[in-house]
Amino acid sequence: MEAKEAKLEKMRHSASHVMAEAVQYLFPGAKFGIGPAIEDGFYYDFELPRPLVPDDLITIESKMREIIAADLPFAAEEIDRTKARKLFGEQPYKLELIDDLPDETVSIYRQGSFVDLCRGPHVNSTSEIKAFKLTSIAGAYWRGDEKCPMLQRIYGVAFDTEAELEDYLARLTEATKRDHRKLGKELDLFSLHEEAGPGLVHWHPKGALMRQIIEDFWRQEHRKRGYDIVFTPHISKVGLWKISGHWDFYRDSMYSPMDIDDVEYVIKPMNCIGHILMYKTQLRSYRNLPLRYAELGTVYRYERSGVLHGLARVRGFTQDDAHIFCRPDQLEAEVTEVVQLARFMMNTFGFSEYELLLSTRPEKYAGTIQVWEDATEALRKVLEHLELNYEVDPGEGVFYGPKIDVKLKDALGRLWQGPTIQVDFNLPQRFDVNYIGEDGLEHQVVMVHRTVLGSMERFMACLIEHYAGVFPVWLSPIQVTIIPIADRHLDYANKVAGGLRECDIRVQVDDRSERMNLKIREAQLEKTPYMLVVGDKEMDTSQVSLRLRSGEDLGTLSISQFMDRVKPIIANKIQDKL
RNA sequence: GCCAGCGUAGCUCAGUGGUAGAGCAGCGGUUUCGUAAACCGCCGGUCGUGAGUUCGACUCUCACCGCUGGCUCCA
Repeated sequence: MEAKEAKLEKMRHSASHVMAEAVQYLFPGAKFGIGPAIEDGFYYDFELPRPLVPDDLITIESKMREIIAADLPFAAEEIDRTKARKLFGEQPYKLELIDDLPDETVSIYRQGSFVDLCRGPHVNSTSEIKAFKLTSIAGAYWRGDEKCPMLQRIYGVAFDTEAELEDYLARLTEATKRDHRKLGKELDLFSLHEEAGPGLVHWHPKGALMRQIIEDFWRQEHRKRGYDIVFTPHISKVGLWKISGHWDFYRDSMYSPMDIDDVEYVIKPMNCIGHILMYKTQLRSYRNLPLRYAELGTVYRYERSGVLHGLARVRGFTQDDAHIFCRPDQLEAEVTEVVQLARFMMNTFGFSEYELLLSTRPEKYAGTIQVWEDATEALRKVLEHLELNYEVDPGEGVFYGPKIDVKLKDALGRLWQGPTIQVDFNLPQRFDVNYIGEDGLEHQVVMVHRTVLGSMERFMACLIEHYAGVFPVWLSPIQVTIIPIADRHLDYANKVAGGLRECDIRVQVDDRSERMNLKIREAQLEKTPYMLVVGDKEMDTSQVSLRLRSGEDLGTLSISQFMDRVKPIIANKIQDKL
C-alpha cells in the first residue's frame, strides 16, 4: 500500500515536471516556482507573460500528451551550487531555492528540453505517466506568503488507470450534487443576501426547524452532563476585550465599535467573556468546581471577503460553546468527558470516522512554558487513555493554550472542522478567575473552551453534504407527507395527519388539487422520508399506502402499523435511510 | 485582502453593437386522477450597480458590489 502511494506520488510529481515543460514550450520566458505532488494529483506555479485562461489548459494538456508519448527519460544529476546558479540564471525563484539549500551540491532532473531543480525521485520515463487531467487555474503566493508576488498555479490530477481517474471525476460530480449551497436552496433551508451583507445567514422555516431539533438535542445532552445553559449579551463595552487581550491579538477580526452614550461597545466575537463575568459574581470554592457554562452563542467575526463560503465560512454564526472552569487536577477528567461527549454527538449525527489533532505551543503564546507543557501533557494523556489515534500539529495551538481538534470525515471522505477543545491560561490570569482552595488560599482556575458541533451554520453545511440532503428521519423537517389522491380524500388525509401530529410526528398534507403523481414527485424531490398515499381503498379500510423516498412502495398498512414502524426510527435517531 | 472566472425573469439556462428568449415556478381556468411532471391561458426582466465609448450598449471600457475556484487567513 505504501509502496503504491510512493509510486503514485512519484508519477504525480513527474507529471508536474511534464506540465512545466509544456508551459515552457508554450510560454517562452516563463519563470518557474515549485511543482510538487499533492493528494490526488499535482500542481506547478508559474510566472507567465499573460494570465492563463481555461482554454490554455487544453493546449497545455495536449502538449503534455505529446511529451508523454515521446517517452522521454528523466535523468538525475548532482551539480555544485555555482553551476546550478548559472544554470538557473534566468529563474529568480529557483535561485532563491538554491540559496536556501544547505548542501554544496544540488540535484537536478532533466527530461526532454526541461531541467528543474528537484530532489526527486521521478519515474524513469515520461511514458510512465498514466491517466491525468488538468483541472484548474488559481493564483498562489510565492512561498505561500501574502507579501510575495502571486504566481499562476495550474492544478492537475493523476492516477494509475483511466478507471481511477474516472472514479475521481465522478466523486467530484457527486460532491457538486451534494453542495450545501445548492441543496440549501433546493430544500429551502437557508439563504444569504447581497442586500443584507455577505456571510450573514437567513434560516428559512425548514432549516430553522432542523436547527431547533439539533439545538434541543444538544441542550438535553448538555444538561445530562452537568452543564449549565446560559445566555450572554451580543454587545459589550470594548474595555472587556482590552482586558482579555482580544483587542490586541484579535482586533482585525472584530467589527468596529459603536458609540452608546459616548462609550464604545463592540459585537462579541466570542462568548467566553460573559461566562467569566458570571463566574466572578461569587467567590468560588474548590468544592464548586468544575463549573460548566454552555451557550448557543451567536458571534460575529470579520472574515476576509475571499474566504466566505456558503454556511461553512460566514461572518455571523452560533457556536455551541461552553467554558469549563476547573482545578488543574480536574483538567484531564474534564477533557476526557468532553471528548466522550464529542464522540457521542458525532456518532449520533452519523459521523463514524474522524481525525484527531493535538496542537501544541505556537511562536506567539501567553503563559509560561511550564503550564503549556503540563496542559499539553494532560491533553495527550486523555487521547492515550481513550486509545484514540491522533496526530500532533506542532505550533498550531491558539496563543492562549494547546487544543484538540476533531476533523469529521463525511460520506465522501472529506474532512470538516468539527469539535475543538482548547485549554486557556490567558483569560483566567487577565480576569483574575480564581477559586478558594482547600488551603483557604486563592488559586487560578483552568479554563477550557470547547464546542462539539463547531457552529450551527458550519455543522448544518456538513450535515447537508454528508447526507446529500437525505436526512435521517429524526432530523427531517418534514417526516411524513400525506398525499390524497382526489379532493374527496382530503378529510381523511387531515384526520390521519392529526393522529400523527398527536405523536409528535412532523406531517404535512398536500391538499392541492393536483395529480398524485405530481405530489409524489415533489415530496420525492423534497426528500421526505415517508409518503402516505390515501385514496378510496385506504379510506374504506382506514389504512394508508406507504411509499419511501427510496422509491419503494410498501403497499397498504394500518396507521398503527405505520406508527410502530416509524416511532422507534425517530426515537432512536436511526441513521439508515429508513 | 490577492489571482482568475462569472453575474440575463423566483429557479435552471439560451442569446446578440440595433432597445431580450425557453423550460420550470407563480397567477387564472379546466381536469379529480393509484406511486417521480395533466391541459389551456396569463403575468413576469431598468440583462448586478454606476460611469464612459458610440448615432445606438445586455453586448465594448473602467470602477464598485456579489458569487465561484484557488492563495493567504480561520484566535
